[in-house]
Amino acid sequence: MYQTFLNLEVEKQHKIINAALKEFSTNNYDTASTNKIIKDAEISKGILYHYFGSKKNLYLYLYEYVTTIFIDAMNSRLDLEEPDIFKRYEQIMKIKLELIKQYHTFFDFLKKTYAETNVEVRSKLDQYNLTIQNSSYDSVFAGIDYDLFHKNIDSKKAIDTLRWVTDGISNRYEKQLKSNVDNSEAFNQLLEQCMEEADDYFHFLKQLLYNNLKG
Amino acid sequence: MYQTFLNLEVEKQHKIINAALKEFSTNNYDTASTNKIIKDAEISKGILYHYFGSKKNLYLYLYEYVTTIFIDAMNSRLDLEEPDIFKRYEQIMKIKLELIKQYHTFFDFLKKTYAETNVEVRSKLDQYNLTIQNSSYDSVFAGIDYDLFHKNIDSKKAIDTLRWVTDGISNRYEKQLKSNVDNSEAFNQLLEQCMEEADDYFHFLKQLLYNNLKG
DNA sequence: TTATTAATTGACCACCCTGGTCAACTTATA
DNA sequence: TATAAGTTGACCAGGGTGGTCAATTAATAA
Repeated sequence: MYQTFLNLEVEKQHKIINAALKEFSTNNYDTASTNKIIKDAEISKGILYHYFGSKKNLYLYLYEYVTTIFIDAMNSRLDLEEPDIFKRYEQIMKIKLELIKQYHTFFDFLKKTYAETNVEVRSKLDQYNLTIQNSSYDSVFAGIDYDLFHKNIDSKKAIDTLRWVTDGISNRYEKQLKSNVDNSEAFNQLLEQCMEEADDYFHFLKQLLYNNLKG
Repeated sequence: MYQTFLNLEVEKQHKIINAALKEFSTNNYDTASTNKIIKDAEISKGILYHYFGSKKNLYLYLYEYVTTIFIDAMNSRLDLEEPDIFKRYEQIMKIKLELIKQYHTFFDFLKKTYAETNVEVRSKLDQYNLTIQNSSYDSVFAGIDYDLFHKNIDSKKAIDTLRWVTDGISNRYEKQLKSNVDNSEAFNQLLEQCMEEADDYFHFLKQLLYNNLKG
């Protein structure tokens, strides 16, 4: 299945995948247009259906593809020996942002799939999610030592706060990063700037949550 | 202009406004369907165009309406004498969540307008934003005493953190709240629960940022 | 070279939905 | 009763839909 597509050179595969991710990120399943996808990917209508058979298959292929890429990136690049949750979040953040470099609308697409309501694809998404549930999100935080927080700190609140701050900083840079996906130098510079800012905020929070010191 | 519409009893106005907000919240301007709006609002096609003249006018009317409601709610209900940023955020949060009770997709619609790219409406939105710029967001934080933070605290980072935490808690409850808009009792109970949780988190942060104490 | 297979194109299909109109009808007002 | 205002929904031309398929091109094998 999809063998003809997989025989393509990877650059062409990426071009098609990115075009489809983009269309499905800005529209829900029903209103997303295969015509726009083929136009953006610069391929013919016929060949898209030769590769994927139907719009539904394309959509589900994309979901499995993106999910796999995400899990693999985390599995291969996270250092689970690192017990410091700040350093772990730094790693997660960097991996995520670098995925945007390759797949501009990676997380927009994922976000859209969560909210997708079309019954046909919804059931398939749910079905697929069951098969990956165990191996994904939780394991990203395996091996974290929550006792590093100061004894008087409510660690649940601390973790939530850290997550929200991380998301806040990511969102602050995401728009800029996306508009520079085609300029590798500018992108990397922005990414570095983002990581530095995260480092500043993490230092700020660390002082409060680990050491019981300020400033 | 829109006089016929404004002569309607407010319940009917709200029904039409909510139907339109919903459609424009889940679709961009071009793909949003006036047919779905009239179906949801239970009015005829002709009368919608009699009220608003065109889809574009309806959209822009909605934007001005929502913006005005938001600014008015803040102006009338915020206590600008309150210098504590935590208490101010508590007020803001409550006002926002109660707006959802009346207008389910209030902030989803606003969020969509930020990202709207249709050139015709985009320029009109930008044009209108210029006229309200001064009177809106900044004034929500007028009179806050930033010296309440402990002297070693970077107040910019503290403010950002507080905003992200507030948003995080709101988002945690938003989905539930929306699914209970028709059950006033359940909605109010959820809202209270949300405010209590916010209070917990604010207490947690306050200990860290104001007193230099933990727990 | 030729024969066979695989990859690729894009015009074409029947169908559905679009924003907007307007003659006809109902309701309110004078 | 006469006039005006409010409201309906069938209808329009235009455009976009997912998907097909005969025809063409490119790659492979003999």
